[in-house]
Amino acid sequence: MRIIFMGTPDFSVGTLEALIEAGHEIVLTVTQPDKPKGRGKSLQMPPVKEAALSHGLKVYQPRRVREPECVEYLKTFAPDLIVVVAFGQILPKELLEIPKHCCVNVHASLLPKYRGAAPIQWAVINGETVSGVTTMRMDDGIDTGDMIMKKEVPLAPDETGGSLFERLSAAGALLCVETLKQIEDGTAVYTPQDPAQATGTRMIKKQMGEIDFTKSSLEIERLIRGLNPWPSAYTAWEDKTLKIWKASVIENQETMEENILPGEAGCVVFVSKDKLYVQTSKGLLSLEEVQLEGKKRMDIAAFLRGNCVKLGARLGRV
RNA sequence: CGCGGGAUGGAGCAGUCUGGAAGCUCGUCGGGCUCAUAACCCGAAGGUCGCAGGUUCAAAUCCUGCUCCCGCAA
Repeated sequence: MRIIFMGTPDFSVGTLEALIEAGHEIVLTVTQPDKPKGRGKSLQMPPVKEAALSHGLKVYQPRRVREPECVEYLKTFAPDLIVVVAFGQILPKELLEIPKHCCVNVHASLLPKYRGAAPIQWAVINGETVSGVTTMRMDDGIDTGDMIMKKEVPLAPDETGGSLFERLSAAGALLCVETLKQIEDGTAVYTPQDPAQATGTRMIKKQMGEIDFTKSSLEIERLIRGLNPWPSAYTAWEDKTLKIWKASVIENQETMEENILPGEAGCVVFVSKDKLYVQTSKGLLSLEEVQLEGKKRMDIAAFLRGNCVKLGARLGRV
């Protein structure tokens, strides 16, 4: 089929390549404009653009797809289908009506749960045991279209935002190819979403990574996993940012040594040469992999060798 | 030219301002102690101090250029 592909981050690349593999004709790739990124603010192309160029595909980077001239431009390609995967802009109704069949979206959750911007991280943060990907026929709401296919993906106990991202990306690519097959031979079934079950997600902001030790160890540990590798959970130590890459919940306080001093939330209550426990509102949190501002990430034993952390020291901004 | 931190035996750090013997906490190896140990004691190996120039009697340290890593910001 003649397909216009719209997507931006790594998550979309797998689907793009799967479509090419499946023999579809990608007549145009639409992605967000290059943006200044990284140190030095050099202009960097989105992953989808890189992939598209390496496959010799035509790339289009409108500042806003809402603009009429953009819609007109897309029309000239007369696509059978538009496939949208994590594109990052809301498509206007006129654009949704361009393709012969419809616009298909691959969403990284089991709709109607986790509609919106950051379903992957939120699934981890909320401690879901199962998530997945859903393909749907887009309508003018945000992730409200009729569902076509779903694929469940169980979450591992140590699942991180990054690991789930990869697995859902791969699952989404396969599902998308199958979905197109169904659309092509007319066997696709369109199931409306049950609005009563719908939940949305807030966008992830960097500031959300600041650890609040007055929450429970369990919640904090999930936050750390959900925000790994981006934007990462962090706290402060001696006025410097300390990212926490990995931590675990210590539940059985009775099994611990007697030299654990109960402290306020955020206080270091136990330090040995390879362990560091922090008090939370419920239970303790064992920091296992950290990164101090300007330093590489390292396991807690390495961190403790070079930094003298005292019992009772307080983490977080005061 | 967006702002900033960093590169020192295998790991993490100090030392750099105020040039003048390579240090700390660990790890590794050998030995000892112990019923025993990831504990303790004794000893040993292991470093072109990121790279290249320069200043100096003398540079990890001062000057110049470069490479790599990272935090912020977007």
